[in-house]
Amino acid sequence: MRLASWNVNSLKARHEHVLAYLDSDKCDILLIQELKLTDENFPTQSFIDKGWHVETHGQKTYNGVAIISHYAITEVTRGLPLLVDEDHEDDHARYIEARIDVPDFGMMRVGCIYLPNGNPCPGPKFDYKLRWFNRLHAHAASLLTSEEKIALCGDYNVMPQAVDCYDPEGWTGDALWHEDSRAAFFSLCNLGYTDAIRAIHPNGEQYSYWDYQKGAWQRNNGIRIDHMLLSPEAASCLVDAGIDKEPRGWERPSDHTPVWCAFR
DNA sequence: ATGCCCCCGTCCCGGGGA
Repeated sequence: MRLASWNVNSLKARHEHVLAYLDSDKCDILLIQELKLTDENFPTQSFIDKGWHVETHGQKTYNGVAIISHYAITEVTRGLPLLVDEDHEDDHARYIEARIDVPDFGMMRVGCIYLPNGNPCPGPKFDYKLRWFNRLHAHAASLLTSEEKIALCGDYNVMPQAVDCYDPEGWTGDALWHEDSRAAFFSLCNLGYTDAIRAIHPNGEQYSYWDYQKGAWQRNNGIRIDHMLLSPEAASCLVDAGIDKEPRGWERPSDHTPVWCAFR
């Protein structure tokens, strides 16, 4: 069973790319982020026509996340639970979660994450990022008590380690490399979640994003900010993981490329 | 110090991204 995650940077702009990726038979479940369209405008039928199930949590212009699966998607929830001291809903569409029962594998609960960027830092947007991280932390901790196979995947907008960035010093002061962002990511891992890419590739670069500017792709000036965090029950089934760089080289690509992991 | 590049909206600029 293969699971992939991809920030597509507008599904309208990348619809054909996503269909092509699914056609290439590289995954059974694909989690996509930054759709930038509403549920009404999501091209659901184009995926159903090819035999996929789809659940979306969209928003006009910004954000938006979705789950695309070969197998039926059930127990769908949209948005993260609020913390006890919060009294109003997060109006950003940044999280969708569901249960998927995979034949000959069992059930997996998947969370599709588009974590806030947080720049400029410091500032209200960075505060929002850390608050969002807190919500995710509380929910991730709660999920672990189920002892299910869980995968929390998506664009975390954090480079965890220096090896995850072509020029860490150049990112000084940026919300993606801020010590509070990195601490929040490691705090999630310390709950008992495994960073799938890093588990399979303990050393070396595994970039998932290259800026459109300054020839970043051609120079391989990338960063690793798309992550797949696995509960112990999921991690024990993990057999492989990687970055699929091919779609970043397509015409009019997303600035992110798919990350994937395989289970058995 | 800022923009480079890309996407969106009702749109020829500004906001947001990373």
